[in-house]
Amino acid sequence: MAHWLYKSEPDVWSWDQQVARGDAGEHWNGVRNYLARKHLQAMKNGDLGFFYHSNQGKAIVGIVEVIREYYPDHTDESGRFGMVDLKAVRPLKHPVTLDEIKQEPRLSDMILVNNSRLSVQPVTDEEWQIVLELSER
DNA sequence: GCCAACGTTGGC
DNA sequence: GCCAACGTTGGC
Repeated sequence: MAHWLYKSEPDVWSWDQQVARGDAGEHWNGVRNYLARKHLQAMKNGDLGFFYHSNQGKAIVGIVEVIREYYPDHTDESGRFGMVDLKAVRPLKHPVTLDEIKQEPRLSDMILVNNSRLSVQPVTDEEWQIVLELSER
């Protein structure tokens, strides 16, 4: 199973709002970047991902699951971009902050550290496990 | 609020 | 098809 990381400004869409949708989930729209689109297209139902708060918080706060695979984003007038549906699975016991990730040498290759502007990112199995470890401290 | 980094657009 | 200009993102 592949792992992902989704960035959201909590002002626009927060973890609490995602949780409030329950098992019905919510579509992850608004992606207008081809690399991010490529990742969305690669997602499979059941794939898990981290939910990251950018700007405010700057931390991974929860885990989400893909519940609907790539389909057109009707808010995109150009018709070029699509989206997936995500539901909240569980919050992390402790949020893992960007600072903590930067201080962990084993996470120095995370895209979050090296290309902070990409809004949908793949996460390796190893990175996934390390972040989970950090969240259990 | 600033600004560096980066992706996209559009003129040539 | 190149590349300058521009807009956006997101950390600080």
